[in-house]
Amino acid sequence: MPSKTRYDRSDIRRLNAVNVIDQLRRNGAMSRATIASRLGLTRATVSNIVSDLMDASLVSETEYTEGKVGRPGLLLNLNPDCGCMIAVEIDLDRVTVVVANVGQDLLWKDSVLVISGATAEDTLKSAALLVDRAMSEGGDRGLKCLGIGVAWAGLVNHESGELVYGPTSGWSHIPLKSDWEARFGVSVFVENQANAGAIAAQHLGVRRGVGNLIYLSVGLGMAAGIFVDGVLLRGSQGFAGQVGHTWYADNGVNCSCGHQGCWVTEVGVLAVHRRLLARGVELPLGSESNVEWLDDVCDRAKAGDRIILSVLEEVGAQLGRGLSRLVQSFNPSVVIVGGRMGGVMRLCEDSVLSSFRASALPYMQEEMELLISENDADHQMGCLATVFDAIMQNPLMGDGK
Amino acid sequence: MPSKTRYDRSDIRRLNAVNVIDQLRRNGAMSRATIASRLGLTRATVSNIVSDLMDASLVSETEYTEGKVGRPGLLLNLNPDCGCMIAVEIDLDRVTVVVANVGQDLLWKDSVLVISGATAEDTLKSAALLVDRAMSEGGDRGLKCLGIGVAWAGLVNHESGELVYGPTSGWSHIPLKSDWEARFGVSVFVENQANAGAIAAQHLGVRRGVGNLIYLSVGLGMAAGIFVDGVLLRGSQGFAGQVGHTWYADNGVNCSCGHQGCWVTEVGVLAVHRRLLARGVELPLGSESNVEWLDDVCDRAKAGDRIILSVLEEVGAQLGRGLSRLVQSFNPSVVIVGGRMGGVMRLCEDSVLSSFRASALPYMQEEMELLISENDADHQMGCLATVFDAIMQNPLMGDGK
DNA sequence: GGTCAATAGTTTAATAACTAAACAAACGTG
DNA sequence: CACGTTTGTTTAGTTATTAAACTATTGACC
Repeated sequence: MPSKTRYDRSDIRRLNAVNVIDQLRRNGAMSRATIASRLGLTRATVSNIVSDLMDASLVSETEYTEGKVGRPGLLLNLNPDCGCMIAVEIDLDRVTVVVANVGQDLLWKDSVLVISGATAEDTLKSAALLVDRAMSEGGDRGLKCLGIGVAWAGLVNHESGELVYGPTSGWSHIPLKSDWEARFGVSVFVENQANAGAIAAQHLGVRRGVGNLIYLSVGLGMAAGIFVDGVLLRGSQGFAGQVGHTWYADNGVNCSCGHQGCWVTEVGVLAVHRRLLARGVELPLGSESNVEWLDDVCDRAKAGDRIILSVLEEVGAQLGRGLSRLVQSFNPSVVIVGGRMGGVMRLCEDSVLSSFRASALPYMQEEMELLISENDADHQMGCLATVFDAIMQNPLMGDGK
Repeated sequence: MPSKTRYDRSDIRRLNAVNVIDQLRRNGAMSRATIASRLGLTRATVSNIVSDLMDASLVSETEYTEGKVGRPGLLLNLNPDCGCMIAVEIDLDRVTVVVANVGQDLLWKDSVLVISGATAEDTLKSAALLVDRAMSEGGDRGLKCLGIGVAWAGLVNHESGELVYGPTSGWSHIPLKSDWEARFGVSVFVENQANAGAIAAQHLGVRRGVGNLIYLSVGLGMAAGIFVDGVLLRGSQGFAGQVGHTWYADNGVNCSCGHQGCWVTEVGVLAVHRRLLARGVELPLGSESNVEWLDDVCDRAKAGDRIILSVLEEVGAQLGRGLSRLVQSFNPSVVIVGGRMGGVMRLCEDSVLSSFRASALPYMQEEMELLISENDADHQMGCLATVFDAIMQNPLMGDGK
């Protein structure tokens, strides 16, 4: 098995430190002894590592005696206030910025709408203004900014931190990471929107820690974030998971990517829009370029609008059938459907599920769960987790490379 | 990033030993100094590790002075004759067994045809007889058998070593690993057929060492073996890559898996068979259950048979379009089409390529290669590599767990 | 109240595997 | 023939681990 990395003593120390932090993040407060037994290390080793982590003020401790036999112990905790992190979600119709401390407590949040057809320059300019305010919000609380995480819709090169191409927005080659690192003076981590959702689900969601997980982000655009054995799948250029613009339907409608009958044109927000119009449902003017109307449609469906519900069921069936292809390729144990369409897809969950069940091989379904997430903040939480990960990859070395 | 493993001193030693062996396998003979600089270790460390590997007789050395300045060096080599390995490919219509030494030199090979509809029991019985002969062939050469690798078509559980379900053969829950380990007294590694092909391509093929690679095995059945960042993708149950039985065509024909319009029914051997019949091409009686006729068809196409060529082009176009879905999901740098259909697909390579080019996002294609392999022995070589890998995972500990 | 078991953290000595640096050997070059 | 180059070995020093002993505190039980 090709393991390209070089291993030496300091690597072991670093990996063990990362493992300790990971334990604390997953399980909350723990004693040194518990961590030691979980990781198969001696108590002495954990003590050693922890003392370094406390020097770096990443970890704090409190004494406890309650509910325990024997000597009072010292519970360890990640120090939530050793800094703050900023998440920026650049969606196709709005930009959202969030500030949180290392303990993932939300400190501030704001967003601006982006008008349809806005240039990348204009969009990034208003995003940067929001980030400016976010930085000072963090500073006001005495928290140093440790990094900025960006979730972006499209083909993102995580290494170089640029948007290579947005199949829906049409933008190409926007070098965000280098620009913003120069401007804000902190590390910037750019991630695909769906990847960010997957990271949130894997690190913080109800099924956290699951190694093989697919997060399908469905909105105006559509992509999947995929975890394989606990590692995010990127592929050779970092574009893995672009399942929205894969061929799906014969004689399909034209898609913004230039092809016809893409999966996203059959199950994305625009597919709902198109089918509603075809059924004679009235929608606001200019609604084909935003998703504001979706909330209204959602409410009407909840109120029992038969036409809307049947449209949703049609779309849900297409979603379920397409999901079976993903599942048979990746054999995950959890699939989560999220993004703007998460809320409406909840209304036709049965249709998604039954269509999926009918299309996939039975053995593949036995140990698999299909969930639909209504949580709007998935992508932003994923960005925070990205920054956190990057910092914690080198906990003893400073700012995470 | 969750790294579940526990790391300690002996892990470093083991990982470094694995890296040394990996270097030797990839690059052939090397000096200690070269290995050291490639791996970023000191010459002293490499010497230390190598001396252990030589004690275990896994590595041998020879002096060399030619073409070099300075002191004569000692070239290191994997010792090809420290044992032998057996590969067994259980295809839908025949069983092939191969014996090779650790240096991957072919020592012996034989195969038996399996009649259509044979039970798993009968098939395995004749396979076991071949393995018996293979064991004695290795023994005659003074080589201890280090392990048996099996490539099997269907949903294979690599851990337990059983065939959970064969969508094409219809077999289910066949516990091969435990049976054969008891019978033959050596480790048995069971792998999906496509995975074996992918392992062969990644370890031994023309693009060896490529981290993100897809090997699509097309024959009577169809599946993909997928490497992600140098690691074989298995998924939560080990069934990843079952792309053959994913929904592909509206109003498609019935498939052995119970669904309709699977990808394999449009591009597999049976798809060619069906389309040839529809065009009035004569085929031998009973040919729908074997692939013997394919060689003849291939020859006639090479001779310029227009009807056959146009059928192949139709099938190739379906192959190319489906491949674009795979590529956008995984973003690999190399895609290899292999298996029994490899040979015929070579004859319509242009059609596969142009259909693929037209369906995939341009940015995904830029740094990607699409190759078609005619090599019939891919799967068997992959089995050998599996055994080799397993042995070399614990080079200093004996027989690889 | 005394003893004991359980739990948690620290200290100590031993050990494994690394690095840095010096050393030794052999060869080609000018 | 001196010198630089390359390769492998030896030596001393460093680091992070383990094993085992030690300290400390509490609840349970007699």
